[in-house]
Amino acid sequence: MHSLNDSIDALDGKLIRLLSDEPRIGVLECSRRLQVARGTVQARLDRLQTKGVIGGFGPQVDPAALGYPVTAFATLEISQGQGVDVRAHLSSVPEVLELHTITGQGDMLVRIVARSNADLQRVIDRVVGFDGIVRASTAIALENPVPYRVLPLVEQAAGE
Amino acid sequence: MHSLNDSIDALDGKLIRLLSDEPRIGVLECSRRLQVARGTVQARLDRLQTKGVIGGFGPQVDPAALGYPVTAFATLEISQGQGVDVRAHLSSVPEVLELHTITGQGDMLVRIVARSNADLQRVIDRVVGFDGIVRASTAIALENPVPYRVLPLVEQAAGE
DNA sequence: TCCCAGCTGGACAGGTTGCCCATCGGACGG
DNA sequence: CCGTCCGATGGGCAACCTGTCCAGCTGGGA
Repeated sequence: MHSLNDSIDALDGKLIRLLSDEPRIGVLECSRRLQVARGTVQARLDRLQTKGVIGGFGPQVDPAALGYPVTAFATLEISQGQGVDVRAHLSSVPEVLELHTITGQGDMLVRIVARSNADLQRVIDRVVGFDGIVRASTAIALENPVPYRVLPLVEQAAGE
Repeated sequence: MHSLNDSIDALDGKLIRLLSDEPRIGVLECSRRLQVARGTVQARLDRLQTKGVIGGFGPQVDPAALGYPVTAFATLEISQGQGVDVRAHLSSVPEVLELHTITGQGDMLVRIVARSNADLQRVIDRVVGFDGIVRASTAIALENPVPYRVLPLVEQAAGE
């Protein structure tokens, strides 16, 4: 029935949704809500974590509440062969929350946060003040109509 | 000592780091590791959640493990006054994981995932096939040298 | 100096976890 | 058609953790 190539099924989907809605509930409570045996929930959770679908249950920290309410995205143009050094540099900056390499000649996309618009200047200076970064263009995030979410995707994957 | 304007202190920082590293441990185990009383850990956790620093402990789902290994970022140019409709449209697409409005005339930044490069075409068509979206430019994420992280920021905020 | 918030250590009942087992059912291959 | 295999079930067990009290201590601010 199940192989390692299988995607998730409807029960997995409901389980993920349930845990997303109310993370504090335990395995037993899940089994009650989903009308299945406790062992089943435990087995599903183990399998989801083994397969990597669920990475963990770490605390979701809000940078804004930490004092960093400003988010910005910077596109960096990197000179040839400097990729490794630039990555090391960027990963050493706490305000760099995420870094992707993207299509385009030596381009990178960086997500950064700052304490204020004024502070953003300091962060940008620190980010781009490094040999190997040829050019940078920054866009400040004004609003976040769709915060990061995965549930709709989970339900689509579970519904097949 | 503490007011609502206070940022987090060193103990809060250690607590967040500990829970990030080993999310399965409970309050009691935290108190043992941090060498403080259980009540203290409970009080700190309550405060962090009340202040919004910790949003929750939901499962961290990996889209790649769900069958969506391709990530892309699209910049959309929106015609005047169409913002609301475009947001509604984008939030109805499961593959849209995140949406920000950014500086620049009517621009939006969208994070999308797809099952394959070929499938990405389908997703993009669905995303941009909507009145009000004037132009779209897409960048495929090739690598992710720095996955989303907050811990360095937490430690900086806690270290003050 | 007094006051107060925060931390401590302890206690309690109740619920939950991790783990074991025997059984049942459907899916599959022979 | 039958045997095998795997997942789900329901039950039970000891150990543990949670939520919630409490009294006492300490350090900093008024």
